[in-house]
Amino acid sequence: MPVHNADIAAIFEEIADLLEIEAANRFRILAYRKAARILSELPQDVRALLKQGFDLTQLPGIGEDLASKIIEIVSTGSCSLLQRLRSELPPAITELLHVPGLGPKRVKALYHHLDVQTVEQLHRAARDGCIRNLPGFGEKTELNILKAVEAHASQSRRFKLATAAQYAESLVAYLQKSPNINHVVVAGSFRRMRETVGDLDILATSSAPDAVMQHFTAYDEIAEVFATGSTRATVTLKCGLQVDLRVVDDTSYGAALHYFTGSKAHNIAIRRIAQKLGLKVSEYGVFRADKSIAGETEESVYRAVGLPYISPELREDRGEIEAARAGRLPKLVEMADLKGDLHAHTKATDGHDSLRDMALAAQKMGFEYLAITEHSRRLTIAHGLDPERLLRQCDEIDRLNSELSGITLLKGIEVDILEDGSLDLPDKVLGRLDLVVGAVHSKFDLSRIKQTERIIRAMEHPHFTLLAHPTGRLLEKRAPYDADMLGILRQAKNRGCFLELNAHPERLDLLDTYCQMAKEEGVLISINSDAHSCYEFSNLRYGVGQARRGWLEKEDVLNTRTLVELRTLIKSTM
DNA sequence: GCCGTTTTCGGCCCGACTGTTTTCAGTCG
Repeated sequence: MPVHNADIAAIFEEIADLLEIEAANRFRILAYRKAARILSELPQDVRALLKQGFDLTQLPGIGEDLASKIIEIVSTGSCSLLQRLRSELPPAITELLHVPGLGPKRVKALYHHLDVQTVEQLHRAARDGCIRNLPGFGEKTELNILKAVEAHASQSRRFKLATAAQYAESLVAYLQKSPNINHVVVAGSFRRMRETVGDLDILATSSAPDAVMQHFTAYDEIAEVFATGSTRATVTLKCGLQVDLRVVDDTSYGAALHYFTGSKAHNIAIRRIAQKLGLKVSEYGVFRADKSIAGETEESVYRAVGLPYISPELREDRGEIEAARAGRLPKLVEMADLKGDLHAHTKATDGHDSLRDMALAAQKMGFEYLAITEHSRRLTIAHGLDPERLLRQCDEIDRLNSELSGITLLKGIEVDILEDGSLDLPDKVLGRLDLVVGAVHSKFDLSRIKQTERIIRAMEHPHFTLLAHPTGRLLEKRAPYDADMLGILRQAKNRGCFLELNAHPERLDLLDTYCQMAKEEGVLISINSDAHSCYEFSNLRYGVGQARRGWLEKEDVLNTRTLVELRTLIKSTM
């Protein structure tokens, strides 16, 4: 069985869960969790690294012991520590830890006193009133467990960033109506532009926090209020999204924003640095003894611990603190840097708008150019273009370009990469185009080797320019296909072609960690909308967010180039 | 279990809310 990074991470998470129930040293548990996070975020495949003789203890949070466990898992598919823990505790018990409100202590008590091992048994015990009499439990706790179990299935999902944005914008608009609120901002993973968010973390400043809480909990989209205090409240919206509101004084705004933006790992790293400097960082400020020395702005918090400002998208404890310390922080790409878009469709295939409307909408975005890249004939469901229709569209674009001023349409195609790596249209037709965007739309389940060979072969084609949505994943719907991204990037480098970061909220593909890898390999990334209508160019902001999470700067992005520069870069691939 | 411009041993981030307690444990972010 091939072992992926995610499999190793899952084993370490399960070990951590079981160790928690066993009440093991909490730092030992943290070590397993940190290792799980590092592995799941690692863009390179651990198996491949081991084959190259890479020393795993070079990775942060991985020491001798965990390195040997990783080797054990890669070679045997399992881990003897996990086997032992599983033999001591019932297998499904870690599932109980994921019920909100249940932690290791309560899970352990439920198991020992009531022999509760599964969520179903927990549900029954709560319904039958067996839990209220356990030491440390009571009627309210029992009721909360019952509610949590019943809501568990429907609430555990994450929301796509763009979906969460809709709920966030309405809620922020509502909060801003309160005369007691000074600032209000969405923090958390939303502010870090993560592709999906589990909840919304909203920060407000006010000198009358109780009034703010009252206003907040009266929001008519709220399904249930879980907790309200004078500074913090937790609710669920009717759509199932959890919202945490935190209210602090204006003087703590920066510190609270930093704290509430996270990530948790980044915050911990910052607090450790502060600790070494004899300081204490909390959501209220930076303190020396009891004296506040910073906190009104995020910049002041970073300054107090001797660091420059770090953008939210970088705050994942993936090397940003070291980079900040060394003065090597990237100057991240911004929406305003984009000069065009290299992936869009019209109503000629599965889009909604005409060539002219798309061109005008792109111009409104401030773009110099827009590439029209319809699907090719193989994608019949999208009315893909055959050579004849494509050539007709080329003529139409030529005509339109002679009429338009300030925006240039580029002639392109999103051509299917067939199973054997050949392209879905004849060379002669592809040669007529300004650029050829290649994409995989079928046979997602090829082996890693075959899938990689297929894409690498497609890139060998003399007209190939850009690989669209390079992993094929659809958020919460379809896993990425298995392919060797490093191999693909090196081929792109050799051939002088490019990879896309598809900004569609369901794709956000290339992933952030692969963007970083592309940057290291010197491959330019094109942030494209894949727009099927005039309105979808605004999705580019999510693509830019993802690019920023991937440390990309203006120079690392293909479509920050002017049309003249772009033509030169593209031509060199043909 | 990891890690070292305080350390190869002894540390390891900080605070809010709830419910069951009579001063705090458990959980969460």
